[in-house]
Amino acid sequence: MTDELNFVQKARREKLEALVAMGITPFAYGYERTHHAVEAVASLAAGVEEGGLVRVAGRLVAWRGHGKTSFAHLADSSGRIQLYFRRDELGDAVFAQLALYDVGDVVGVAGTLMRTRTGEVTVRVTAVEMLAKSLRPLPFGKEEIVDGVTVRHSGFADPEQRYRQRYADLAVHPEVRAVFLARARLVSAIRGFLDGRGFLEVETPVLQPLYGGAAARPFTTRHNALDMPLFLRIADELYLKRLIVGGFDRVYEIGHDFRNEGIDRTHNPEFTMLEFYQGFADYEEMMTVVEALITHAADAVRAVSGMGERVPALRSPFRRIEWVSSLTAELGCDAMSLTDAELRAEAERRGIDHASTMSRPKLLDELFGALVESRIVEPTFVVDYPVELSPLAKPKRGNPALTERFELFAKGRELANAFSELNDPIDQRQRFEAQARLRAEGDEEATGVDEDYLRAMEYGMPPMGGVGIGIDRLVMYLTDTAHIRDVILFPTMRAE
RNA sequence: GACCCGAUAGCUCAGCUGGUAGAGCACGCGGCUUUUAACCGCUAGGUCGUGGGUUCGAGCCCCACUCGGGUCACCA
Repeated sequence: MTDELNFVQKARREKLEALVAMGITPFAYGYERTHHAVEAVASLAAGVEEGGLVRVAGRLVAWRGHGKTSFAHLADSSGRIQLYFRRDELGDAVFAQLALYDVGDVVGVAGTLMRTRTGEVTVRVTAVEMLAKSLRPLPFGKEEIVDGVTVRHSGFADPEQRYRQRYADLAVHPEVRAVFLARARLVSAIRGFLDGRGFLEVETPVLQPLYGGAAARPFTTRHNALDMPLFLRIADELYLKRLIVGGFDRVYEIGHDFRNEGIDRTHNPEFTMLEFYQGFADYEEMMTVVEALITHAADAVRAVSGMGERVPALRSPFRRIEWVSSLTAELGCDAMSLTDAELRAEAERRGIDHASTMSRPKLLDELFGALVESRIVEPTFVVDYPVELSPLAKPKRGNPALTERFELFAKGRELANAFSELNDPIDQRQRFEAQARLRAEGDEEATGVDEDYLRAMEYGMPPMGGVGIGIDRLVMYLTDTAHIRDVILFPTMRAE
Protein backbone atom coordinates (compact mmCIF):
# COMPACT_ATOMS: atom_id res chain seq x y z
CA MET A 1 0.00 0.00 0.00
CA THR A 2 2.84 2.38 -0.76
CA ASP A 3 2.08 3.69 -4.22
CA GLU A 4 -1.50 2.71 -4.80
CA LEU A 5 -3.99 4.98 -3.16
CA ASN A 6 -6.27 3.27 -0.73
CA PHE A 7 -9.95 4.07 -0.66
CA VAL A 8 -9.53 6.64 2.11
CA GLN A 9 -6.90 8.52 0.15
CA LYS A 10 -9.02 8.34 -2.99
CA ALA A 11 -11.95 9.90 -1.17
CA ARG A 12 -9.76 12.72 0.05
CA ARG A 13 -8.39 13.46 -3.40
CA GLU A 14 -11.93 13.59 -4.74
CA LYS A 15 -12.81 16.13 -2.04
CA LEU A 16 -9.71 18.12 -2.96
CA GLU A 17 -10.79 18.17 -6.59
CA ALA A 18 -14.27 19.23 -5.58
CA LEU A 19 -12.84 22.16 -3.58
CA VAL A 20 -10.69 23.20 -6.53
CA ALA A 21 -13.69 22.96 -8.84
CA MET A 22 -15.53 25.38 -6.52
CA GLY A 23 -12.67 27.88 -6.86
CA ILE A 24 -11.32 27.21 -3.36
CA THR A 25 -7.55 27.00 -2.91
CA PRO A 26 -7.01 23.96 -0.70
CA PHE A 27 -3.45 24.97 0.21
CA ALA A 28 -3.33 28.48 1.61
CA TYR A 29 -0.55 31.00 2.16
CA GLY A 30 -1.33 31.97 5.72
CA TYR A 31 -4.02 32.83 8.20
CA GLU A 32 -4.35 35.81 10.52
CA ARG A 33 -4.96 34.47 14.01
CA THR A 34 -6.12 36.41 17.01
CA HIS A 35 -5.66 33.61 19.55
CA HIS A 36 -4.17 30.25 20.12
CA ALA A 37 -6.76 27.66 21.10
CA VAL A 38 -5.96 27.72 24.78
CA GLU A 39 -5.86 31.52 24.87
CA ALA A 40 -9.27 31.67 23.24
CA VAL A 41 -10.72 29.26 25.79
CA ALA A 42 -9.15 31.23 28.63
CA SER A 43 -10.46 34.53 27.26
CA LEU A 44 -14.05 33.66 28.18
CA ALA A 45 -14.28 34.36 31.89
CA ALA A 46 -15.95 31.86 34.16
CA GLY A 47 -19.70 32.32 34.21
CA VAL A 48 -19.74 34.34 30.98
CA GLU A 49 -21.83 32.72 28.23
CA GLU A 50 -20.87 34.75 25.14
CA GLY A 51 -17.60 36.27 24.00
CA GLY A 52 -16.14 38.26 21.15
CA LEU A 53 -14.81 37.33 17.75
CA VAL A 54 -11.78 35.05 17.57
CA ARG A 55 -9.77 33.63 14.72
CA VAL A 56 -7.99 30.34 15.41
CA ALA A 57 -6.19 27.93 13.11
CA GLY A 58 -4.98 24.38 13.43
CA ARG A 59 -5.76 20.79 12.63
CA LEU A 60 -9.20 19.24 12.82
CA VAL A 61 -8.81 16.37 15.28
CA ALA A 62 -12.42 15.29 15.79
CA TRP A 63 -15.67 15.74 13.87
CA ARG A 64 -19.23 15.06 14.99
CA GLY A 65 -21.87 15.79 12.39
CA HIS A 66 -25.48 16.30 13.49
CA GLY A 67 -27.40 16.95 10.30
CA LYS A 68 -27.83 20.72 10.18
CA THR A 69 -25.05 21.32 12.72
CA SER A 70 -21.62 19.91 13.39
CA PHE A 71 -19.23 19.89 16.30
CA ALA A 72 -15.50 19.57 15.82
CA HIS A 73 -12.30 19.99 17.75
CA LEU A 74 -9.39 21.98 16.44
CA ALA A 75 -5.88 21.53 17.84
CA ASP A 76 -2.95 23.90 17.56
CA SER A 77 0.38 24.07 19.35
CA SER A 78 -1.30 25.29 22.54
CA GLY A 79 -4.08 22.71 22.81
CA ARG A 80 -7.66 22.17 21.66
CA ILE A 81 -10.83 24.16 21.25
CA GLN A 82 -14.29 23.02 20.20
CA LEU A 83 -15.91 24.37 17.04
CA TYR A 84 -19.65 24.58 16.41
CA PHE A 85 -20.99 24.89 12.86
CA ARG A 86 -24.66 25.73 12.16
CA ARG A 87 -26.28 25.69 8.76
CA ASP A 88 -28.53 28.65 9.60
CA GLU A 89 -25.45 30.63 10.57
CA LEU A 90 -23.13 29.68 7.72
CA GLY A 91 -25.68 29.46 4.93
CA ASP A 92 -26.52 26.42 2.85
CA ALA A 93 -23.61 26.74 0.42
CA VAL A 94 -20.86 27.05 3.02
CA PHE A 95 -22.42 24.44 5.26
CA ALA A 96 -22.55 22.01 2.34
CA GLN A 97 -18.82 22.55 1.79
CA LEU A 98 -18.14 21.09 5.22
CA ALA A 99 -18.75 17.68 3.66
CA LEU A 100 -15.39 18.20 1.93
CA TYR A 101 -13.57 18.65 5.26
CA ASP A 102 -11.91 15.74 7.05
CA VAL A 103 -10.25 15.07 10.35
CA GLY A 104 -6.61 15.96 9.76
CA ASP A 105 -7.27 19.02 7.60
CA VAL A 106 -5.57 22.23 8.63
CA VAL A 107 -8.21 24.96 8.80
CA GLY A 108 -8.72 28.48 9.99
CA VAL A 109 -12.00 29.55 11.55
CA ALA A 110 -13.51 32.82 12.66
CA GLY A 111 -16.41 33.05 15.03
CA THR A 112 -17.69 34.18 18.37
CA LEU A 113 -17.01 32.42 21.63
CA MET A 114 -19.89 30.71 23.38
CA ARG A 115 -20.38 28.18 26.11
CA THR A 116 -22.25 24.94 25.44
CA ARG A 117 -24.75 23.51 27.88
CA THR A 118 -21.98 21.34 29.31
CA GLY A 119 -19.92 24.50 29.85
CA GLU A 120 -17.27 23.96 27.19
CA VAL A 121 -15.94 27.12 25.58
CA THR A 122 -16.64 26.81 21.87
CA VAL A 123 -16.21 28.85 18.70
CA ARG A 124 -19.54 29.42 16.99
CA VAL A 125 -18.08 29.49 13.51
CA THR A 126 -19.06 32.24 11.09
CA ALA A 127 -16.34 31.68 8.49
CA VAL A 128 -14.09 28.73 7.73
CA GLU A 129 -11.09 28.40 5.42
CA MET A 130 -9.23 25.34 4.24
CA LEU A 131 -5.52 25.98 4.84
CA ALA A 132 -4.12 22.56 3.94
CA LYS A 133 -6.15 19.58 2.81
CA SER A 134 -4.96 16.35 4.41
CA LEU A 135 -4.68 13.69 1.72
CA ARG A 136 -3.45 10.90 3.96
CA PRO A 137 -5.33 9.97 7.12
CA LEU A 138 -3.48 10.61 10.37
CA PRO A 139 -3.87 7.78 12.86
CA PHE A 140 -5.85 9.72 15.43
CA GLY A 141 -7.18 7.74 18.35
CA LYS A 142 -10.50 8.57 19.89
CA GLU A 143 -10.19 10.51 23.09
CA GLU A 144 -12.42 10.82 26.09
CA ILE A 145 -11.97 12.61 29.36
CA VAL A 146 -12.42 10.39 32.39
CA ASP A 147 -12.15 12.15 35.74
CA GLY A 148 -10.20 14.95 34.10
CA VAL A 149 -7.68 12.60 32.50
CA THR A 150 -7.51 12.18 28.74
CA VAL A 151 -7.90 8.53 27.78
CA ARG A 152 -7.02 7.63 24.20
CA HIS A 153 -8.54 4.64 22.46
CA SER A 154 -6.87 2.78 19.63
CA GLY A 155 -4.67 5.28 17.82
CA PHE A 156 -1.06 5.16 16.75
CA ALA A 157 0.89 2.50 18.62
CA ASP A 158 3.38 0.82 16.28
CA PRO A 159 6.76 2.01 17.60
CA GLU A 160 8.45 1.58 14.25
CA GLN A 161 5.97 3.84 12.49
CA ARG A 162 6.05 6.36 15.33
CA TYR A 163 9.83 6.76 15.01
CA ARG A 164 9.93 6.68 11.23
CA GLN A 165 7.04 9.11 10.90
CA ARG A 166 7.74 11.31 13.88
CA TYR A 167 5.71 14.07 12.23
CA ALA A 168 2.63 11.86 12.50
CA ASP A 169 3.54 10.80 16.03
CA LEU A 170 3.84 14.45 17.05
CA ALA A 171 0.69 15.41 15.19
CA VAL A 172 -1.49 12.96 17.09
CA HIS A 173 0.31 12.85 20.46
CA PRO A 174 0.49 16.16 22.32
CA GLU A 175 2.31 14.39 25.16
CA VAL A 176 5.14 13.53 22.76
CA ARG A 177 5.37 17.18 21.80
CA ALA A 178 5.57 18.01 25.50
CA VAL A 179 8.71 15.87 25.91
CA PHE A 180 10.45 17.76 23.11
CA LEU A 181 9.25 21.08 24.44
CA ALA A 182 10.78 20.08 27.78
CA ARG A 183 14.00 19.15 26.00
CA ALA A 184 14.17 22.53 24.32
CA ARG A 185 13.49 24.34 27.60
CA LEU A 186 16.18 22.29 29.31
CA VAL A 187 18.82 23.13 26.69
CA SER A 188 17.79 26.76 26.79
CA ALA A 189 18.06 26.78 30.58
CA ILE A 190 21.54 25.27 30.43
CA ARG A 191 22.66 27.95 27.98
CA GLY A 192 21.25 30.61 30.26
CA PHE A 193 22.98 29.09 33.27
CA LEU A 194 26.39 28.88 31.61
CA ASP A 195 26.12 32.24 29.86
CA GLY A 196 25.25 33.76 33.22
CA ARG A 197 28.44 32.37 34.71
CA GLY A 198 30.64 33.82 32.02
CA PHE A 199 30.99 30.75 29.82
CA LEU A 200 31.42 31.43 26.12
CA GLU A 201 29.47 29.21 23.74
CA VAL A 202 31.71 28.04 20.92
CA GLU A 203 31.56 25.74 17.92
CA THR A 204 34.39 23.32 17.21
CA PRO A 205 34.85 20.96 14.26
CA VAL A 206 32.58 18.01 13.74
CA LEU A 207 34.89 16.82 10.96
CA GLN A 208 38.25 16.05 12.51
CA PRO A 209 41.49 14.68 11.05
CA LEU A 210 42.11 12.84 14.33
CA TYR A 211 39.47 11.76 16.80
CA GLY A 212 39.91 11.77 20.55
CA GLY A 213 38.58 12.76 23.93
CA ALA A 214 36.79 9.45 24.48
CA ALA A 215 37.14 5.77 23.69
CA ALA A 216 34.80 4.85 20.87
CA ARG A 217 34.79 3.71 17.27
CA PRO A 218 34.33 6.68 14.95
CA PHE A 219 32.43 7.22 11.73
CA THR A 220 34.84 7.88 8.93
CA THR A 221 34.43 9.96 5.81
CA ARG A 222 36.58 11.57 3.19
CA HIS A 223 37.13 15.05 1.87
CA ASN A 224 37.47 14.84 -1.89
CA ALA A 225 39.29 18.10 -2.66
CA LEU A 226 41.81 17.64 0.15
CA ASP A 227 41.99 13.92 -0.61
CA MET A 228 42.13 13.04 3.06
CA PRO A 229 40.19 10.93 5.53
CA LEU A 230 38.16 12.68 8.19
CA PHE A 231 36.40 11.44 11.29
CA LEU A 232 33.13 12.59 12.78
CA ARG A 233 33.95 13.67 16.29
CA ILE A 234 33.41 11.31 19.21
CA ALA A 235 33.93 14.16 21.70
CA ASP A 236 34.54 17.92 21.75
CA GLU A 237 37.11 17.77 24.53
CA LEU A 238 40.44 18.36 22.84
CA TYR A 239 39.28 21.39 20.84
CA LEU A 240 37.59 23.03 23.80
CA LYS A 241 40.74 22.65 25.89
CA ARG A 242 42.78 24.27 23.09
CA LEU A 243 40.53 27.29 23.57
CA ILE A 244 41.42 27.52 27.26
CA VAL A 245 45.07 27.68 26.12
CA GLY A 246 43.98 30.49 23.82
CA GLY A 247 42.81 32.57 26.74
CA PHE A 248 39.10 31.98 26.95
CA ASP A 249 38.54 31.30 30.63
CA ARG A 250 35.32 29.39 30.32
CA VAL A 251 33.91 27.71 27.21
CA TYR A 252 31.12 25.32 26.40
CA GLU A 253 29.66 23.56 23.42
CA ILE A 254 26.39 21.75 22.92
CA GLY A 255 26.49 19.59 19.84
CA HIS A 256 26.31 16.16 18.34
CA ASP A 257 28.96 13.53 18.88
CA PHE A 258 29.00 10.41 16.72
CA ARG A 259 29.96 6.93 17.82
CA ASN A 260 29.86 3.98 15.49
CA GLU A 261 28.53 1.47 17.96
CA GLY A 262 25.43 -0.42 18.95
CA ILE A 263 21.95 1.07 19.17
CA ASP A 264 19.84 0.36 22.23
CA ARG A 265 17.59 2.12 24.68
CA THR A 266 20.40 4.36 25.94
CA HIS A 267 22.56 4.66 22.80
CA ASN A 268 21.97 6.43 19.50
CA PRO A 269 24.83 6.76 16.98
CA GLU A 270 24.54 10.54 17.09
CA PHE A 271 23.70 12.14 20.37
CA THR A 272 23.89 15.51 22.03
CA MET A 273 26.76 16.29 24.34
CA LEU A 274 27.36 19.27 26.53
CA GLU A 275 30.97 19.85 27.46
CA PHE A 276 32.19 22.80 29.48
CA TYR A 277 35.60 23.78 30.75
CA GLN A 278 36.36 26.26 33.50
CA GLY A 279 39.89 27.54 33.76
CA PHE A 280 41.55 27.59 37.19
CA ALA A 281 38.87 25.35 38.69
CA ASP A 282 39.36 21.82 39.95
CA TYR A 283 36.90 18.95 40.12
CA GLU A 284 35.66 19.95 43.58
CA GLU A 285 34.53 23.27 42.19
CA MET A 286 33.00 21.60 39.14
CA MET A 287 30.85 19.44 41.41
CA THR A 288 29.16 22.53 42.77
CA VAL A 289 28.66 23.84 39.23
CA VAL A 290 27.16 20.55 38.02
CA GLU A 291 24.82 20.37 40.98
CA ALA A 292 23.56 23.90 40.36
CA LEU A 293 23.25 23.26 36.62
CA ILE A 294 21.25 20.05 37.02
CA THR A 295 18.96 21.69 39.55
CA HIS A 296 18.42 24.63 37.20
CA ALA A 297 17.69 22.31 34.27
CA ALA A 298 15.22 20.32 36.38
CA ASP A 299 13.36 23.50 37.28
CA ALA A 300 13.05 24.32 33.58
CA VAL A 301 11.59 20.90 32.79
CA ARG A 302 9.30 21.06 35.81
CA ALA A 303 7.84 24.30 34.44
CA VAL A 304 6.65 22.58 31.24
CA SER A 305 2.97 21.77 31.35
CA GLY A 306 2.38 18.09 31.96
CA MET A 307 6.00 17.42 32.95
CA GLY A 308 5.96 18.54 36.56
CA GLU A 309 5.14 15.24 38.16
CA ARG A 310 7.65 13.35 36.02
CA VAL A 311 10.66 15.33 37.24
CA PRO A 312 12.43 13.67 40.16
CA ALA A 313 12.74 15.70 43.34
CA LEU A 314 16.37 16.78 43.68
CA ARG A 315 17.72 17.40 47.15
CA SER A 316 20.84 19.50 47.48
CA PRO A 317 23.55 18.80 48.24
CA PHE A 318 23.82 15.63 46.18
CA ARG A 319 25.27 12.67 48.02
CA ARG A 320 28.99 12.04 47.52
CA ILE A 321 30.64 8.64 47.76
CA GLU A 322 34.20 7.59 47.12
CA TRP A 323 34.77 5.06 44.38
CA VAL A 324 37.16 2.83 46.31
CA SER A 325 35.46 2.85 49.68
CA SER A 326 31.99 2.25 48.23
CA LEU A 327 33.21 -0.75 46.23
CA THR A 328 35.16 -1.98 49.21
CA ALA A 329 32.05 -1.78 51.35
CA GLU A 330 30.08 -3.86 48.85
CA LEU A 331 32.85 -6.43 48.42
CA GLY A 332 33.61 -6.69 52.12
CA CYS A 333 37.32 -6.37 51.46
CA ASP A 334 39.71 -3.80 50.05
CA ALA A 335 39.02 -3.66 46.33
CA MET A 336 42.38 -2.22 45.38
CA SER A 337 44.52 -4.75 47.19
CA LEU A 338 42.86 -7.77 45.60
CA THR A 339 44.95 -9.60 43.03
CA ASP A 340 43.73 -9.91 39.46
CA ALA A 341 42.75 -13.52 40.12
CA GLU A 342 40.80 -12.58 43.23
CA LEU A 343 39.00 -9.81 41.36
CA ARG A 344 38.14 -12.24 38.59
CA ALA A 345 36.74 -14.71 41.11
CA GLU A 346 34.62 -11.96 42.69
CA ALA A 347 33.31 -10.94 39.29
CA GLU A 348 32.37 -14.48 38.39
CA ARG A 349 30.73 -14.96 41.76
CA ARG A 350 28.63 -11.85 41.12
CA GLY A 351 27.44 -13.19 37.78
CA ILE A 352 29.53 -10.95 35.50
CA ASP A 353 29.94 -12.63 32.11
CA HIS A 354 33.27 -13.02 30.33
CA ALA A 355 35.20 -12.19 33.49
CA SER A 356 37.88 -14.66 32.46
CA THR A 357 38.97 -12.50 29.53
CA MET A 358 38.80 -9.09 31.23
CA SER A 359 41.67 -6.83 32.06
CA ARG A 360 42.07 -5.53 35.60
CA PRO A 361 40.60 -2.09 34.85
CA LYS A 362 37.67 -3.72 33.11
CA LEU A 363 37.06 -6.04 36.07
CA LEU A 364 37.09 -3.11 38.47
CA ASP A 365 34.74 -1.16 36.26
CA GLU A 366 32.35 -4.09 35.87
CA LEU A 367 32.28 -4.82 39.59
CA PHE A 368 31.67 -1.18 40.40
CA GLY A 369 28.93 -1.01 37.80
CA ALA A 370 27.17 -4.08 39.10
CA LEU A 371 27.56 -3.47 42.84
CA VAL A 372 27.43 0.31 43.19
CA GLU A 373 26.36 2.24 40.07
CA SER A 374 23.31 0.20 39.22
CA ARG A 375 21.94 0.63 42.75
CA ILE A 376 22.23 4.41 42.83
CA VAL A 377 18.82 6.07 42.65
CA GLU A 378 19.18 9.57 44.11
CA PRO A 379 21.66 11.82 42.29
CA THR A 380 25.07 10.88 43.65
CA PHE A 381 28.58 12.02 42.90
CA VAL A 382 31.07 9.16 42.75
CA VAL A 383 34.52 10.65 43.32
CA ASP A 384 38.18 9.68 43.01
CA TYR A 385 38.37 6.96 40.39
CA PRO A 386 41.34 4.59 40.16
CA VAL A 387 43.92 5.87 37.71
CA GLU A 388 43.54 2.72 35.57
CA LEU A 389 39.97 3.79 34.77
CA SER A 390 40.67 7.45 34.06
CA PRO A 391 43.42 8.06 31.52
CA LEU A 392 42.44 11.69 30.95
CA ALA A 393 42.25 12.93 34.53
CA LYS A 394 44.91 14.44 36.78
CA PRO A 395 46.23 12.27 39.60
CA LYS A 396 44.65 12.91 42.96
CA ARG A 397 46.67 15.14 45.20
CA GLY A 398 48.23 12.95 47.89
CA ASN A 399 47.23 9.64 46.30
CA PRO A 400 48.58 8.95 42.82
CA ALA A 401 46.66 5.66 42.60
CA LEU A 402 43.50 7.74 42.24
CA THR A 403 42.43 10.56 39.96
CA GLU A 404 40.53 13.76 40.56
CA ARG A 405 37.46 12.62 38.72
CA PHE A 406 33.77 12.39 39.48
CA GLU A 407 30.76 10.96 37.77
CA LEU A 408 27.19 11.84 38.62
CA PHE A 409 24.76 8.92 38.71
CA ALA A 410 21.01 8.83 39.16
CA LYS A 411 18.57 5.96 38.64
CA GLY A 412 21.52 3.73 37.85
CA ARG A 413 22.62 5.85 34.91
CA GLU A 414 25.55 8.18 34.33
CA LEU A 415 24.56 11.81 33.93
CA ALA A 416 27.92 13.57 34.04
CA ASN A 417 31.63 12.79 33.91
CA ALA A 418 34.24 15.30 35.00
CA PHE A 419 37.82 15.72 36.07
CA SER A 420 40.54 18.05 37.02
CA GLU A 421 41.91 18.07 33.49
CA LEU A 422 45.37 16.88 32.68
CA ASN A 423 47.47 19.91 31.71
CA ASP A 424 50.98 18.40 31.72
CA PRO A 425 52.08 17.98 28.08
CA ILE A 426 54.81 15.48 28.95
CA ASP A 427 52.39 13.20 30.77
CA GLN A 428 49.88 13.72 27.96
CA ARG A 429 52.41 12.65 25.32
CA GLN A 430 53.09 9.44 27.22
CA ARG A 431 49.38 8.68 27.41
CA PHE A 432 48.94 9.37 23.69
CA GLU A 433 51.83 7.07 22.89
CA ALA A 434 50.30 4.32 25.00
CA GLN A 435 47.09 4.80 23.01
CA ALA A 436 48.99 4.69 19.75
CA ARG A 437 50.53 1.35 20.75
CA LEU A 438 47.07 -0.07 21.49
CA ARG A 439 45.91 1.24 18.12
CA ALA A 440 48.82 -0.43 16.36
CA GLU A 441 47.73 -3.66 18.04
CA GLY A 442 44.31 -3.31 16.45
CA ASP A 443 42.28 -1.49 19.10
CA GLU A 444 39.93 0.61 16.97
CA GLU A 445 38.90 2.69 19.94
CA ALA A 446 42.39 3.85 20.71
CA THR A 447 43.43 7.18 19.27
CA GLY A 448 46.70 8.32 17.77
CA VAL A 449 49.13 11.01 18.94
CA ASP A 450 47.56 14.44 18.43
CA GLU A 451 50.68 16.53 17.86
CA ASP A 452 48.73 19.74 17.41
CA TYR A 453 47.01 19.26 20.74
CA LEU A 454 50.39 18.61 22.40
CA ARG A 455 51.74 21.79 20.81
CA ALA A 456 48.84 23.70 22.34
CA MET A 457 49.53 22.19 25.75
CA GLU A 458 53.22 23.00 25.51
CA TYR A 459 52.38 26.70 25.21
CA GLY A 460 50.96 26.34 28.73
CA MET A 461 47.51 25.04 29.51
CA PRO A 462 45.91 26.58 32.58
CA PRO A 463 44.57 24.14 35.13
CA MET A 464 40.87 23.58 34.58
CA GLY A 465 37.88 21.51 35.47
CA GLY A 466 35.98 19.90 32.62
CA VAL A 467 32.55 18.31 32.52
CA GLY A 468 30.66 16.25 29.96
CA ILE A 469 26.91 15.78 30.22
CA GLY A 470 24.90 13.66 27.80
CA ILE A 471 21.90 15.85 27.09
CA ASP A 472 19.74 12.98 25.83
CA ARG A 473 20.24 11.03 29.02
CA LEU A 474 19.66 14.08 31.16
CA VAL A 475 16.37 14.64 29.34
CA MET A 476 15.51 10.97 29.88
CA TYR A 477 16.22 11.27 33.58
CA LEU A 478 14.30 14.50 34.08
CA THR A 479 11.30 13.44 31.99
CA ASP A 480 11.23 9.88 33.33
CA THR A 481 11.68 8.37 29.86
CA ALA A 482 13.04 4.85 29.40
CA HIS A 483 14.26 4.99 25.78
CA ILE A 484 16.67 7.41 24.16
CA ARG A 485 14.55 7.24 21.01
CA ASP A 486 11.76 8.90 22.91
CA VAL A 487 13.88 12.00 23.51
CA ILE A 488 15.44 12.19 20.01
CA LEU A 489 13.12 13.56 17.34
CA PHE A 490 14.47 11.47 14.48
CA PRO A 491 16.39 8.51 15.93
CA THR A 492 18.70 6.55 13.69
CA MET A 493 16.80 3.77 11.92
CA ARG A 494 17.65 1.21 9.32
CA ALA A 495 16.65 2.30 5.81
CA GLU A 496 13.03 1.44 5.09
C1' G B 1 26.99 -10.08 16.47
C1' A B 2 23.68 -13.92 19.56
C1' C B 3 18.94 -15.32 21.33
C1' C B 4 13.54 -14.51 22.05
C1' C B 5 9.03 -12.18 20.18
C1' G B 6 6.30 -9.76 16.34
C1' A B 7 4.49 -8.25 11.06
C1' U B 8 -3.41 -9.89 9.15
C1' A B 9 -8.17 -3.76 6.39
C1' G B 10 -6.13 3.34 6.78
C1' C B 11 -5.53 2.58 12.65
C1' U B 12 -5.92 -0.89 17.00
C1' C B 13 -6.35 -5.95 17.17
C1' A B 14 -8.93 -11.23 16.96
C1' G B 15 -8.38 -15.55 13.96
C1' C B 16 -8.97 -22.74 18.08
C1' U B 17 -5.90 -29.23 16.81
C1' G B 18 -4.29 -26.59 8.97
C1' G B 19 -10.46 -26.35 5.79
C1' U B 20 -10.57 -20.78 1.71
C1' A B 21 -10.78 -13.75 6.40
C1' G B 22 -13.31 -11.16 11.34
C1' A B 23 -14.42 -6.96 15.00
C1' G B 24 -14.14 -1.85 16.73
C1' C B 25 -12.73 2.82 15.00
C1' A B 26 -11.68 5.54 10.52
C1' C B 27 -13.69 5.89 5.17
C1' G B 28 -18.40 6.04 1.76
C1' C B 29 -24.02 6.54 1.52
C1' G B 30 -28.63 7.85 4.34
C1' G B 31 -30.75 10.15 9.02
C1' C B 32 -30.13 13.64 13.05
C1' U B 33 -29.80 21.94 15.04
C1' U B 34 -25.77 21.63 22.07
C1' U B 35 -22.49 16.97 20.71
C1' U B 36 -17.85 15.44 22.76
C1' A B 37 -14.96 7.64 22.37
C1' A B 38 -21.78 11.50 19.69
C1' C B 39 -25.72 8.33 18.10
C1' C B 40 -28.96 5.10 14.48
C1' G B 41 -29.16 2.31 9.66
C1' C B 42 -26.59 0.49 5.26
C1' U B 43 -22.16 -0.33 2.21
C1' A B 44 -17.29 -0.85 0.82
C1' G B 45 -12.48 -2.05 2.27
C1' G B 46 -7.32 -7.70 2.61
C1' U B 47 -1.52 -10.65 -2.67
C1' C B 48 -2.43 -12.26 5.86
C1' G B 49 5.87 -8.59 5.55
C1' U B 50 8.86 -11.13 1.13
C1' G B 51 10.48 -15.71 -1.30
C1' G B 52 10.55 -20.87 -1.18
C1' G B 53 8.78 -25.72 0.89
C1' U B 54 5.35 -29.57 3.16
C1' U B 55 0.09 -30.71 2.26
C1' C B 56 -5.72 -32.52 -1.40
C1' G B 57 -5.71 -27.74 1.16
C1' A B 58 -1.39 -22.83 4.69
C1' G B 59 -2.84 -16.52 8.04
C1' C B 60 -1.71 -21.06 10.97
C1' C B 61 3.48 -26.08 9.97
C1' C B 62 8.98 -25.92 7.98
C1' C B 63 13.28 -23.03 5.74
C1' A B 64 15.47 -18.46 4.19
C1' C B 65 15.22 -13.27 3.96
C1' U B 66 13.44 -8.06 5.24
C1' C B 67 11.91 -4.71 8.92
C1' G B 68 10.71 -3.77 13.97
C1' G B 69 10.50 -4.70 19.45
C1' G B 70 12.97 -6.97 23.66
C1' U B 71 17.24 -9.28 26.24
C1' C B 72 22.43 -9.79 25.98
C1' A B 73 27.23 -8.53 23.85
C1' C B 74 29.76 -4.00 22.33
C1' C B 75 29.65 1.08 24.17
C1' A B 76 36.40 3.38 29.74
